[in-house]
Amino acid sequence: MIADAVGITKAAIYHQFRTKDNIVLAVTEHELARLAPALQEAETQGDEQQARDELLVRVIDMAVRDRRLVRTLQFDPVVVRLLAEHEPFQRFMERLYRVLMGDMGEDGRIEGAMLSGAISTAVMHPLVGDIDDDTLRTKLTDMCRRLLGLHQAESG
Amino acid sequence: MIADAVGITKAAIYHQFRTKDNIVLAVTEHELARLAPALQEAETQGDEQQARDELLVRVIDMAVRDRRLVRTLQFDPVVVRLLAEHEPFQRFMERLYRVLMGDMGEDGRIEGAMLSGAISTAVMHPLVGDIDDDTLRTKLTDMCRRLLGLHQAESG
Amino acid sequence: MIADAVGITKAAIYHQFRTKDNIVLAVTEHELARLAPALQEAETQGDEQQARDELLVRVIDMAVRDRRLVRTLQFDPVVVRLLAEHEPFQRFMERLYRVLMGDMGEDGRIEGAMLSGAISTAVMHPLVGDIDDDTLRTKLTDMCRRLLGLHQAESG
Amino acid sequence: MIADAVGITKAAIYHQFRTKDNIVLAVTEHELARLAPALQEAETQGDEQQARDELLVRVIDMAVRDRRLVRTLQFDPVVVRLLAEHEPFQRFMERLYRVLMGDMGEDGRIEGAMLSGAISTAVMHPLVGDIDDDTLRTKLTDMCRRLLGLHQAESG
DNA sequence: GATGAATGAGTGTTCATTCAT
DNA sequence: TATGAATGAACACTCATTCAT
Repeated sequence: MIADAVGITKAAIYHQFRTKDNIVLAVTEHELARLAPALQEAETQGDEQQARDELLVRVIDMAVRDRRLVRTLQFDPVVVRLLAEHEPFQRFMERLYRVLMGDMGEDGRIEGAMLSGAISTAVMHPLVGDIDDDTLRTKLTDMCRRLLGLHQAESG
Repeated sequence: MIADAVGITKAAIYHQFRTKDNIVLAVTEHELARLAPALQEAETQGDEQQARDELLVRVIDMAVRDRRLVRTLQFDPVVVRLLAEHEPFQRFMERLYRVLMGDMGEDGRIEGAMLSGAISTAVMHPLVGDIDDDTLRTKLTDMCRRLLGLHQAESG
Repeated sequence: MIADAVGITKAAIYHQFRTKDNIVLAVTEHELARLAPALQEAETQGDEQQARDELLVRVIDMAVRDRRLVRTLQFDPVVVRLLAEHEPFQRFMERLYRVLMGDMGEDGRIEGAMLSGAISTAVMHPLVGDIDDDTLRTKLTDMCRRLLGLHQAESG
Repeated sequence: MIADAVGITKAAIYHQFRTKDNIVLAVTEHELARLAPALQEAETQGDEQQARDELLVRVIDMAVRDRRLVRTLQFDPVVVRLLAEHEPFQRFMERLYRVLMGDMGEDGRIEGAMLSGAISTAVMHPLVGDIDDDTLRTKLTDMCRRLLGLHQAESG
């Protein structure tokens, strides 16, 4: 499917990536890299509230922009299993959750799962397909702030 | 896999259900039927707050109890696509969302998607696998109430 | 290739055998079963010389009759590796060698390898392809007897 | 695999050898060339017994030293088929067999095949992998002499 | 003389589905 | 009602080979 979609042969893909897993990991890493600076800043900053909110905005922005990618990353069972076993990815997600959730102890895992589930399901839901990006982004940000107790922050 | 799990031949299943899609739809309908009474009551009742909360509790209860089913229904891409194209299922979900969200207009779809995504992702998340049902149920209910603005309700 | 040769679909083969390995093992077991009675008799018998010789004759007979099978079993690298890791097969071959070699200690392994190599290479060699079965059988038996020091035996 | 082992690109190899077959033939010819002088000497010499034995020793020596090469040449089905169709190789092998077997007529082909099969199978057999070169060489030489009726010869 | 990118044809395997019995 | 056998289409992956640079 990937080969057909890209319009080249399967073998050509296997010339670039040794495994299908490698393709998935490469794409994932490439995407997460875009989130890394904001995460690092949020981790090192004192004024937590605002850094968390900025990170949240960026996460939502990415999810809305690349709806299809999010769908695959969060919903393709093969991909999900692969990422679940890929340590670097897991470490990154834990860092992300810890900042977003404000270090809530072990229950943070539940909240983290809910948050990412809420966002990714929303952007890929068929009923949401025709909603424009701005509306979706605004709505999502509002809801997530509510979920995280980030009421006071103002978005740009 | 289905045939093996049930202890019957594949061909026997195809005798009952003409398609794999039919199996999925049958199971889904059977599950949703358990939610139907609570939904109907909530729709016809005046005291909305409490009815919404009761429905929410019931939804979460079902999701926690049948984690595996939820995973399949929400995460198998084939199943997801199938249900997205099955009108009766979509109508039911819209009714459900409308009640839970309190008739929020077209944005209700976003919130509905977020809510169901949050719940289903949480119950199936690998990091959440070892949390016991009661803790999970409580936590989920709290979070969802926050999301829905149902702060004052008390669960039975 | 197998499917094409048999004239059915690949999937039909996979309905009968869960793995390609299973096909190989099934064929191998079926062939070796034909050797089992002679081997058992030779193991339990007192007059070793004659029993060994009878077993040898039978082995050669099988190799000559099923030249193509022998080629695959001894020369297809995948098959060779598979059988090398299949304990029952290894046990059977060790029993076979022990009887044929007359329990020669650890050097028996070398002689065993040489014997089976000599037989299987001879029957499948391109230069030997057009030699008729009887001539080949006689010649092979003579040579193997020489190799094993079974000079006195007379073949039927 | 070849390219990796040599530390060069596949394309570079295809620049030197137009086909994989050409590589195989080149390697084979290069190896057999090492046997050519001894063969020629044996062919032209009067004292056949000793020349035959010396040739045998040389063949065994080569087989033991380059076990891996022998394995490939005799056991890779593609290579086997290729060599079987390559006239120069066949002519060389026939010359070799004729000397070793002492010009036994057309049956010499059978013995030749047996001999080469015995040697090559022995050196590459998994059970023989851990036997040291000297022991293996001695044992093999003994057995082959027996097979060829070269009892009286002494090796250098 | 060497390289990276690409390809066609295959291989082992799974899956949803059909059909004769 | 149920079964065993079969199938087409896909998928992850390999291999010998080609070609523009």
